[in-house]
Amino acid sequence: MGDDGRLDRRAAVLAAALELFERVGYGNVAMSKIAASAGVAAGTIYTYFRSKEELANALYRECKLALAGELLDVAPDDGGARAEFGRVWRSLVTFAAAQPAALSFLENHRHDVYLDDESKALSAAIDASAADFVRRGQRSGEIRSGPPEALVALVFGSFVGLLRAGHEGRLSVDSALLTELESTVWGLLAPPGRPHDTPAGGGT
Amino acid sequence: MGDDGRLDRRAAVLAAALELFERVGYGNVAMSKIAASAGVAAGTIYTYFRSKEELANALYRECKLALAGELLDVAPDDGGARAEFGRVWRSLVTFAAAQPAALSFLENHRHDVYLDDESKALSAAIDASAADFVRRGQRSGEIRSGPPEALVALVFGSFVGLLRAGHEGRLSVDSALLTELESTVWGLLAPPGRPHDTPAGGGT
DNA sequence: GTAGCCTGAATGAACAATCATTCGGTCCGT
DNA sequence: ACGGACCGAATGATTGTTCATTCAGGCTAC
Repeated sequence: MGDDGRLDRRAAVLAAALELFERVGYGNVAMSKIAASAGVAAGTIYTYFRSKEELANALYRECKLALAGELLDVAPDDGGARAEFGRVWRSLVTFAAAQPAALSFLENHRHDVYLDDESKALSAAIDASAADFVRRGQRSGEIRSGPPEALVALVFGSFVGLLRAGHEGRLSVDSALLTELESTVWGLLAPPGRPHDTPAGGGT
Repeated sequence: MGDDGRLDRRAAVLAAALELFERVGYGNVAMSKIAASAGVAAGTIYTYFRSKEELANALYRECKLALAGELLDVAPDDGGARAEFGRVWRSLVTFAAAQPAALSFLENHRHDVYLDDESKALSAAIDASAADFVRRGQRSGEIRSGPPEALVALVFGSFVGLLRAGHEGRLSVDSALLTELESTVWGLLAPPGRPHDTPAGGGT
């Protein structure tokens, strides 16, 4: 039986590392456990990654890029900030359903210990584009005033808060609930003092 | 002076553990580092804590109780949900300014690895009382409908998101900014479709 | 076709460093 | 002079990483 699978050993290691890092955190995971979970020998990991630190950085960037890729699928500018926010939120919900471990790894852990400059730069670039979305909306009057980074933190923070509540069993979180809450969270961005309603774009 | 020096060695260990756990995480902190940072010998820690795990649990509960104590200072029911939310939010801001490490330790790390049943029960009790606040507001029509735990997660998540943004240097977060954003976050709880304004209590 | 070589991925025992924890001994308040 | 707080070197387990070795399969020479 011809076994396909040339260099997806690297992918197996990354997948095992994601599962373990997400569950118990970088510092509590031994390389030998990652190797065992990936079905390879301990030394094999070092064929693909120079060190545990580099493995963690590769994983971090892979997850960040996957999330960023999902978000960049939204058409840049179309029907205004309200509609664009709707698409962004839907992307988040989709990603949370498709790759929950990646999101939880990114948002439920502190990465300072191992993050290198390249990873930090990637993270900063993504944050900057999120802040830019808010700035555009502010210029057109569709988004309230205030530090764009603060508004981004509010919105993304509430999304992560929902996921964490689901993760810790405090709340049953599914795509339906998240979709329902979209307009509630939009209230964080909408200019105050006037009612805001459903997004422009209809259903699929 | 009287009997100081007795059990504030325990406090010194807890303080050192908080600082280190918060900065790099449980798994990346050696007991010897905690001891050195607290100014005691390695073995001394075991006079006060049976193990590293128990030390972490004691610290976790201390932080949770400090936060809960701050929040319980708000008078239970006075001028309605809007005013009570204002006091809760102010408590959060106060606590974040007074004990930033405690809040960061609680909210920026995954504690599953070491949390025991008592710690989990304490956490659940605090969450339940937060959900109850929302339920009361829903009954009186001052808070929008929806799963109370979800609304709590949205509000607390956005608060934590702000702190994290400040912590990671994406944003300069001070008490003034947090206070400014109070009414924005209240928008997550206020019933939709009508404008909501400033809290009852005046002041500066 | 096939024997023989060659490359480099894969292995897992071995290694030094570090870990959490222990314990015999010192010190001090009473 | 007694008991417990305190120390810090000792202990054995575990850590991240290395390296001599194995082995599969593609290449060349004939």
